[in-house]
Amino acid sequence: MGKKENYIKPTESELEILQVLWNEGKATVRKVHETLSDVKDAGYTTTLKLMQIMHEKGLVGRDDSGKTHIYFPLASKQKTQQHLLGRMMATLFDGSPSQLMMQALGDKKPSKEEIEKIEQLLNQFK
Amino acid sequence: MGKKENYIKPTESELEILQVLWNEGKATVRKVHETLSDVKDAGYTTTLKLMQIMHEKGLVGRDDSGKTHIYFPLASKQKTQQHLLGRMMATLFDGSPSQLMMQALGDKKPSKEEIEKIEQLLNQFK
DNA sequence: TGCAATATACGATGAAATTCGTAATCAATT
DNA sequence: AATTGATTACGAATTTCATCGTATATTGCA
Repeated sequence: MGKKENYIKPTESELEILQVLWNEGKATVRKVHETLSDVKDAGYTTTLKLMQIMHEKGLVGRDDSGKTHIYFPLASKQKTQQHLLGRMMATLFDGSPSQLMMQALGDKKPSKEEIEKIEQLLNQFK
Repeated sequence: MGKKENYIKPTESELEILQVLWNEGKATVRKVHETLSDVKDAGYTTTLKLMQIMHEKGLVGRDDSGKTHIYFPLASKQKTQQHLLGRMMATLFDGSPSQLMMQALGDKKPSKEEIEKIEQLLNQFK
């Protein structure tokens, strides 16, 4: 049996859109577009097209009973994080969480809360 | 003054090649290609072309004094890790190292050594 | 009803990434 | 020197992504 690989990897732009949907829960194209327009400079129909493609791919669902379609994420934030980070850890960090952590913390000092949370996390593994 | 952005983001395929070069230090196209062929299925000239492009971009250097060119990484592993992980942490993990760590450790239990290394790392921040 | 505003659908374009076929070059050995 | 084998160079085809213009449809309201 070969590995089943039915995970659909979102592109950069698709990730930006998923961000918004994860935050909002659900949103119209216009809402997504306006939220994104703070940080990105693309036409309305560009965002529309992307979301339509994401719908075809199964990354998002939509309620198109009304005139204005309402989109919501199908790809879960957790699963997406896991896949992308997992892949990066494998290819770029030799599969080693500590190497990953080293770079994640990097030069910037993490907050006291962050440190505590990570320690709690570590304690679960003992 | 705007930010200087002279970082060149390697593509997926380019990262695979950089992996090999980081491991080997330096290597011929054939060596890279054969190492990669375990995990990837592309023709020799494909790898060659990619490495030539990487050379143009400045991602790798090469010694072409002999007939067979010898390539070596110019992009440092550390810097590359930092850039790519930093971007991912910002866009996908709300900039939070602990969220990142949560997924990195995920369901699979890290080894005792890994845990200790991370703890040491944390201690440096206190 | 018909006009204005707002949506979606569709197709086309352009750029970047990936792939590979073929030609040209070089080296070693007969 | 001529053949063989391995290499690089070059160009082109293909795919994927991102972008947007235009057409079409729907809604609300004058």
